[in-house]
Amino acid sequence: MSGRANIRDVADRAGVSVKTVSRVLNDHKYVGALTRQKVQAAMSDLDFRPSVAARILAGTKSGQIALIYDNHSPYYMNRIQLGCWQRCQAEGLRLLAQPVDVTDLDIGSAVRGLVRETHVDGVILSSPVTDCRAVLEALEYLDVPFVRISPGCNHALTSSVFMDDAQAADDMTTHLVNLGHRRIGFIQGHANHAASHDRLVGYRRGLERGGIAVRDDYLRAGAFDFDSGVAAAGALLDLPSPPTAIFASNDDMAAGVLSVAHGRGIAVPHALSVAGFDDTTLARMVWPTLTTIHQPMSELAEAATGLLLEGGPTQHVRLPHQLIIRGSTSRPPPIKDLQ
Amino acid sequence: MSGRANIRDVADRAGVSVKTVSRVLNDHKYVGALTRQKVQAAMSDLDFRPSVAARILAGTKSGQIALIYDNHSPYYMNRIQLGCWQRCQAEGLRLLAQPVDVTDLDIGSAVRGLVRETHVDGVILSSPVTDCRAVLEALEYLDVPFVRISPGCNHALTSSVFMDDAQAADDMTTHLVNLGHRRIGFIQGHANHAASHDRLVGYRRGLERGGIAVRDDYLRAGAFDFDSGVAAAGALLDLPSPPTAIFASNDDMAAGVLSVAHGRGIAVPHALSVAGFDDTTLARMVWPTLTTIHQPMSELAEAATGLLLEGGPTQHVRLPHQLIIRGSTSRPPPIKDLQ
DNA sequence: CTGTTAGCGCATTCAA
DNA sequence: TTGAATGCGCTAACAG
Repeated sequence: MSGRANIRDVADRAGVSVKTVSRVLNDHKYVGALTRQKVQAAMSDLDFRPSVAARILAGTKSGQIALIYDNHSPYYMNRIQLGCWQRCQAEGLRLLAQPVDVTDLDIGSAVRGLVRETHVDGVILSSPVTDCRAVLEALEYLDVPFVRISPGCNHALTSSVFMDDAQAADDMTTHLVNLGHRRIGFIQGHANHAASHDRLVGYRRGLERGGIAVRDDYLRAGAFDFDSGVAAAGALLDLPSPPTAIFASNDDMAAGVLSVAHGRGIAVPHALSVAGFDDTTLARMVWPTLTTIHQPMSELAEAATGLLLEGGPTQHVRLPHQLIIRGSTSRPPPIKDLQ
Repeated sequence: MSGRANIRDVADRAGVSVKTVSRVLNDHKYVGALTRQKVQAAMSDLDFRPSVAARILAGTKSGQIALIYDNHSPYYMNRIQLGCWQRCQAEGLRLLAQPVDVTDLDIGSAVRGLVRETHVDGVILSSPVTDCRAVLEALEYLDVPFVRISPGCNHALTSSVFMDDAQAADDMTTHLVNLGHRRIGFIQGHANHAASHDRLVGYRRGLERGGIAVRDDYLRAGAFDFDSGVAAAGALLDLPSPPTAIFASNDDMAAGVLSVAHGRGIAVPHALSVAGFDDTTLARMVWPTLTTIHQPMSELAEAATGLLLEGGPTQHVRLPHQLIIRGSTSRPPPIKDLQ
């Protein structure tokens, strides 16, 4: 029969007014200790659950925040969602994870609809939605606070959390150079993602520091997915003078590279070094020796949620990356490959 | 300035009553064609977005459904969420994807809270939440319609969608037997999941039909994750008489097996056949020749959502599986391994 | 086919 | 420290 006790029922049972129950619910001060106890007892007796809908309608905050994303990597989104959820859980908030299509011309309208319909208190954007002009405009127009995870550029008005993609790619490239490689191929990420650009920048920088010229034929476009890694690896290895190392802009594509190498009977890491980026669990699965970059995805998401909730001044928080070297440290440099 | 037009504003602008606007909003019949057009024009002029909160409070349906899950496979949940979202999108519903912890003793309370607070119209449960008694009791107590994806047992009161796990495992085992294998190891899934049991049943059945006795030392416990696949593979391959084929209950564990095989210099599939289950993209990534079972995950999710929405009589829908054989068909049977 | 009225469950003015 | 009244934006009876 029960299953629908409302605030008035609680008030009656506790012998107080509705307003007092509301105060207890919202953790207000100025509530007598005894009164609070009575109310809490009544709430648990009745298994009272405050209706979010009613709270939204009557109040100013909904206790809901949205995570808007359009990322096709299951690993990545899994970690991002996890980080946001953990923080929301801790704060008693509801997270609305909402996928969108950044190529949709109506995405601005979609986001306006989402925010207005659900009354979310804030929004978290993950790459590449972070750099979708229509979305940013919609959120600013609606005056909703939002935080961006790994955005493409700084934004004076809103906070963001990110890692230093360029530096990480630089580190990896330098690592490969230090192993003795002189012919290092690079597979770019999806053009939609700002990180793709930054990682390329880091690759170039690493080569330059190593005194190695950037060769255009060693640069291949990819899309952060396995198949594009396969295609790019095929093209690179078909070159008259193929690279001795391939640095893919994420682990999915690195997996594609490894797959091609295996198919052609090329021993990794002895005949070909393969490096990835992101340290998804995929890295370990595909090849125990895959060297990769640890991107702290759930930590980024958690930090972003935290920034959104504290609602302080605009902050840009950088979290550290880490080079994960598995096995290939002991690899002898490919002397024979020196040009 | 705008960004907050309500139903009354629309009514005023269209020169009709709020009720009429409400009718248009809810796609009611008995609205004059002209009137409807005027209202729609007013709505789009004002960029009107009906507040879900208000609709929930006033009406009987919320237009929201919840997907409750506790599955640690990013691939799997990605597909399940995708399927549910697609169907919801098509129907104009909001999906609340909510992770839970099935080992939490208070999970019943958590689910009651979720349903009561959000007023969801229905719930989709994915394995292993499908078999969590506390959750089922909570939903029945609240009288919320729900549909289960891959439940452990039939339930007279609620609909479900599933595949025939036992038959699929049987097919795979038979396939291995037909390849000539007589020593086939099996790695079970997580004990929480009903599918783990069914797949083991299928394995036994396949062996029996092939006239092969089940050996306890060829059965290893796993947890559907990469690491447990590694551990189980290690144990199996350390046996005095190791299996010539290993059938892992899902692709993540199969990836672990492949990783171990590679680490030990065991050629797959020539010296060891490895079979997986689920056909996550991981299968192709790890090893192009991994034979696996295609579980139609997003289709299951979509079908489940559909069943929930049509709200008809209890139905139990089985979707077909498919044996995905990659490369190992041409593998010569391991004659030398016959006992 | 259309309009009027009365709440849904809660937070939020104001008073006491 | 507490309580009474008002309304958030919408739908659901009931009229017309």
